[in-house]
Amino acid sequence: MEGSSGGVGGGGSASASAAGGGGGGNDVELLCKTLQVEHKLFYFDLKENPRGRYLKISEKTSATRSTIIVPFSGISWFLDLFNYYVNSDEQDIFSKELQLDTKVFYFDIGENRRGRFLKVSEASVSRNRSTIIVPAGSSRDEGWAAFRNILAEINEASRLFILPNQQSSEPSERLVGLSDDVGAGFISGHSSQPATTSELSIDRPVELPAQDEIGNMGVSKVIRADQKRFFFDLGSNNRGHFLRISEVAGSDRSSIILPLSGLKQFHEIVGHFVEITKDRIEGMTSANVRTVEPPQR
DNA sequence: GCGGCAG
Repeated sequence: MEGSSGGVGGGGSASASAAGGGGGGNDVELLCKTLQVEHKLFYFDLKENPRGRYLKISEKTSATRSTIIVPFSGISWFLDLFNYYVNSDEQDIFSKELQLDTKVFYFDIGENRRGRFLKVSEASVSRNRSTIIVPAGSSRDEGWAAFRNILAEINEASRLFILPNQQSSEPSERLVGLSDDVGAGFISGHSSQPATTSELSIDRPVELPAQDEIGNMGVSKVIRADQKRFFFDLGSNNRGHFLRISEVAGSDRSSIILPLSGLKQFHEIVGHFVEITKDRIEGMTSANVRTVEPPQR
């Protein structure tokens, strides 16, 4: 039972709260999504307060509501783990533990006559354990896949909310954990020093009002792998927004231009190949994710 | 129109 929780309200009415804005605390809603799986309704709220950003995931049933709070830095880990459960075969699926700061999230598979489900529990020192349960879905893992897709959307969109002056105030949200995974440098770029040759006219002013800021924020990333470097730069022109991925080796340079409309699929496909090659990527999940071995018998 | 969790 969850008693009446003061302070932050339920935030149940997703559509009405956007216009009203009268509910709950001061936390700013950056992004809201809902997902229905069977008769359950999942609310995804990316929120921000002075202490940072977080993703609130609520499961609402007719009689039950439970919520987990995922730190901003954990969104990509959740995405990775859901990809794992979606893509793994039933027989070699394991429980996982994800440690983020002082919280531990437990991922466990269960099954009953209603079907298979994934239980995600959040345990922290100060609060009672809270759990959401995601049905696998009637057809092949559709519930988990839909959940994964929402996480992918939020993961992509959340990067666009990172503003240069807010980046320094939230050290926990930087991709420190990922630098160990790739085994190569993962460097945040800055708009003042774009680290790439600014040959392309990406700073061309666009007439769209708010979306214009996205393209000009100078969000840049660099990956070093072997002798190559890969630059990731958001840009925009009169055709729209895009991600430019440039490969630089020696004096050779080539780029691909990926419209943002294809970014999510791109991410999923890359995630697929990360999954099937993860045994060969040393230490990929060693930083935060542990596999819980089943008891021997 | 379910039902799992944890206690």
